[in-house]
Amino acid sequence: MAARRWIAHLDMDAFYASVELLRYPELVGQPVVIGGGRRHQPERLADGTRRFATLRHYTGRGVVTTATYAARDHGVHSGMGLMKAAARCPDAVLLPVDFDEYRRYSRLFKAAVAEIAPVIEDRGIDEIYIDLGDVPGVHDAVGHDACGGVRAIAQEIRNNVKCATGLSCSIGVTPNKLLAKIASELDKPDGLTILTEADIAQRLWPLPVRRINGIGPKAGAKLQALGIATIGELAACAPDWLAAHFGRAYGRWLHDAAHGRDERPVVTHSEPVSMSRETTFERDLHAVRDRAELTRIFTRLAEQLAADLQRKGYAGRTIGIKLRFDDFRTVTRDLTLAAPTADFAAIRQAAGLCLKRVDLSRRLRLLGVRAGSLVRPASGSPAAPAMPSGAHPDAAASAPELPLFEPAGP
DNA sequence: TCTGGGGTCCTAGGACCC
DNA sequence: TCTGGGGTCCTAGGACCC
Repeated sequence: MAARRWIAHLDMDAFYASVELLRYPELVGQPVVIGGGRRHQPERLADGTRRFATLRHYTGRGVVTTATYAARDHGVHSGMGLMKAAARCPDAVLLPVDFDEYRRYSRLFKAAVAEIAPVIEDRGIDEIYIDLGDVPGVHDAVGHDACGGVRAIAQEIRNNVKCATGLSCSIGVTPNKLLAKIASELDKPDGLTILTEADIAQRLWPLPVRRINGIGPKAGAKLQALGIATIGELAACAPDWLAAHFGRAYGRWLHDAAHGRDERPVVTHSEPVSMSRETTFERDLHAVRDRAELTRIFTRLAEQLAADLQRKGYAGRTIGIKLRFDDFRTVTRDLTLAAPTADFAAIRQAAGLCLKRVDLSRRLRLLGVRAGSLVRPASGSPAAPAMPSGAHPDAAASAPELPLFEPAGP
């Protein structure tokens, strides 16, 4: 029989907020919210202390990216509108997002993990899966603790992360990714949870179904309506019944997930499939009245996307746009080109053609430009004439004149 | 007090080809 | 004149995740 897999999920605790607290230690213990776009940078006063913006007077469309645990105690959480967060916790400190800094700490903590366990799957800036299978000593027992070997290694990883970054993390170690993801949340923050198949009934089944990664708001609500609240109740459902309500593939997956079954490997390398740039306006814009501004924004998004692609060495064969209307309805249009491109003018032209296919009678709140079906162009021969366009603020002038932002609908 | 920005994957219909 | 499958590509939308 094959040795049990040991997969860890490591999740940094309130990552962005914790990085900010390293910078501003006087805020430790206070409710702090990271988010919003416009400048609310702390001010340094003459006496050397800093003055921070609070949520109280915030106006705008930003959302909470991360909140400290003190802010969470007031009912503030990620994804919540900042206006709503302000109503719940007006005295919370508001800090702007500093992705460069978070990415720096992200590299630091991942390097610290890799020193101990190098088989890592990146799941974004603040979390990873780790395959502990080949780490020396992982299958050892320590005294009466059959899991003593894994426990010691997980503890060593936590220590190394703390040492390298000053930040705490939570780790779940289990036989697969699905369980590890759930386990890492069981004792957050600064927790370590080890589960085996033997723990599934006791530790997994009492939890709400939404704790399973892959059951989101829609599936969660549907299960609730069917009278299924916990993972245990889901596990008790007949697979055929689940398939009848959720489709064959998803029904099957729900059943397996509820029983803690998951064979997915830890994937250490993957290529991007798409890249995009999008922006939500400070106020809704209309295709006719705000045509000049919309065109400027549209052009800038295409420029940024072209620059991203060129910097990272990719080209996209499918160019698409995304629009969100004032009623929050979202539409997308895309266009597949004869050859992949990273060229600004080509991207903007294709995006302009996509735009012509949308009824623009409603006001817009968001605009985005996307490149999909990415390839790495053969070295030395770019897929499109390589104009150094990312740096050209007025490169639009060289693009063919397009009748952008005219209402095209009925 | 309406809801960011960056992604992945899946489904489903139509076109088109064999 | 009617009837096929199967496979792939393209497009649009949606669920979900960090």
